[in-house]
Amino acid sequence: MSGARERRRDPCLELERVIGARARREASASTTRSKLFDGLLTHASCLGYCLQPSPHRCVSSLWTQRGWVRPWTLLIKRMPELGCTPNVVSYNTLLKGFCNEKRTGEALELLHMMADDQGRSCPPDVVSYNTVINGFFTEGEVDKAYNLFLAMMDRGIQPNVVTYTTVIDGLCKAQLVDRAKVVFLQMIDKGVKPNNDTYNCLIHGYLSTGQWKQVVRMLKEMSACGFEPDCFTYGLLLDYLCKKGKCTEAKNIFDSMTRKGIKPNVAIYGILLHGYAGRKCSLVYGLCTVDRWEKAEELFFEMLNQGIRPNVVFFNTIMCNLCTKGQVMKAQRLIDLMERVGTRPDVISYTTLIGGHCLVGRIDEAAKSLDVMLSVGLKPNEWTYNTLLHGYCKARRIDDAYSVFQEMLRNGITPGVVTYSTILHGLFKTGRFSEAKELYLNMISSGKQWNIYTYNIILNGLCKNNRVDEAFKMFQSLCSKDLQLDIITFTIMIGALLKGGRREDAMNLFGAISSYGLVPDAETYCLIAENLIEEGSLEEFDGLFSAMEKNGTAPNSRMLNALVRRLLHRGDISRAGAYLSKLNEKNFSLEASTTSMLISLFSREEYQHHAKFLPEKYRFLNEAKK
DNA sequence: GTAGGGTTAG
Repeated sequence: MSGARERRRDPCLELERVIGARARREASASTTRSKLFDGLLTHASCLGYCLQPSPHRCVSSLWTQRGWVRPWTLLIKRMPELGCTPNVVSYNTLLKGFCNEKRTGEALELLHMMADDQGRSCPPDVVSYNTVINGFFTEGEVDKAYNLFLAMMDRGIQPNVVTYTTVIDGLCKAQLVDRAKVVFLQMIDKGVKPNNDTYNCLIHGYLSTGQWKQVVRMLKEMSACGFEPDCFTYGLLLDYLCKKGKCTEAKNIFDSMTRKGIKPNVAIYGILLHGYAGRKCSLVYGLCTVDRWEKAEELFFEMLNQGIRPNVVFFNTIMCNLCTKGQVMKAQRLIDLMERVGTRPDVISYTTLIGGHCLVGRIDEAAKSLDVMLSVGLKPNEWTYNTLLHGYCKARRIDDAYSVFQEMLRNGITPGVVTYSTILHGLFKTGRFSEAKELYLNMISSGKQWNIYTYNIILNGLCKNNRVDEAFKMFQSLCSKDLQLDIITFTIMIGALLKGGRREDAMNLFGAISSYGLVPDAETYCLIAENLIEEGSLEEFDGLFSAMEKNGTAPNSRMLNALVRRLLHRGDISRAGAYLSKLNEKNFSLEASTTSMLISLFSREEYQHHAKFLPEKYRFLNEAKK
């Protein structure tokens, strides 16, 4: 074999050639020396850095084709031949690369290899563990992450503030805030001082589980320990309040922030503007307004006056506002505007646009946007495909959804929990039960951690296909798992039990909700209320309804309409009138089916004299009879 | 490790 050919085949040299080319490109494209260029100067981290964005693409394409099963093992082995001995930084960079690529299994293997320390003398350090722990949390593998945290201490490596903050953040994001608090206490116990970020993570956890009182406690504790809320903290609080529609409180927080001299940054402006995708409220300079485009513009110019440049996230926030309101054409124009002002739309901009098209049912337009995205050189990610896939599932075009799935695989994107859950839901919804069952059995036996969405989809799918017993068994097994059930889980089960005539079981379950730390919502109450009406327990129904309102759960329009229909169906016109009044008070409108029921009812002679029970506003329905 | 933007359930 000739020397030249041999050299071309040498993966290390080839890799070096690729790195060199990239480094030169980067260096000339940027006035500051890029990280990559720095990497080239320090040979040891050079290989590692290049691998970081994509060990899979970079190494696998070069190496796995040649039938080498463990390219990274070889890379590490051959680094000395390139004149650099891998150190803990090389390993850590590789670990980070694997985690970025969602290849946490391999990251763990590598970590174990380091830990085994077969004469290479490179034991993992605290950064190695932090990296992989974070990788597992990001993947939703809470148990694996936590076990690694324990394993680390077993090996005598002391967790630092980053470790603790990572674990606290991971647990909070998995809604396991109580466990996070325990870790927080352990941390203090061990003498590791928390920092602002630690507090922010915990506050985020309490906010996302709606525990406002705990948030207030944390804030007090924080300042008692000499930490003051920073821009991040205020961002969290404002975001929470805006999402809850609590504009007055948000305004107070915003004011106290500026009073303290903390200058709002572009993120704060984004939060204020976004205010729950414009659905609930947006706060503009302490003014609580309905989400109006003009107000958004005002905010935009004000921000510019402050010398704050909008970034792509900010624009995407506006995109999201437009898309959720169905103004997809405006969103499309915003993409053009972004290009003109020099803020390049990113994957999220296009994903949002695709979602907007799907929302208004223009699924083919959505698919076209994906093509445009590809043509401008953006690489769709899992979210992008999931969005399109969901669009197809919603349109009951499962086979098209499958082809999106195939395209995903072809483009090297690993489908995750959301992808599988979406397809599963689509299969159940279109009545392809046996396919759905095959899929979820495979999913469960794969050993991956699925989330509450997945299980709710399975439970609901089973129930809707007359397998309530099977669903109930699964539900019971979930109760003993370390998976936080939510109110939707209970509502699915209660609904199925009621429908199957198992009233007592349903009521027991309803009573058990609070012992799981959950609160029934309008949907849950609606199921129980409808059942009470059906059973003729009308006083009990009234009692339940007022108990609901006392508990702070406001009835929604769908619920009130359903209840009115139920009452009309039962012939309790006076009660129906009373609940129609509530509907009226709240400015909800009658659903078409409610209206037609009222009309057909009053068109019957024997109900004429009942018209007096109708609220004034609806009397005309009585006149609508022929 | 670090707030704001895009995906899944009744």
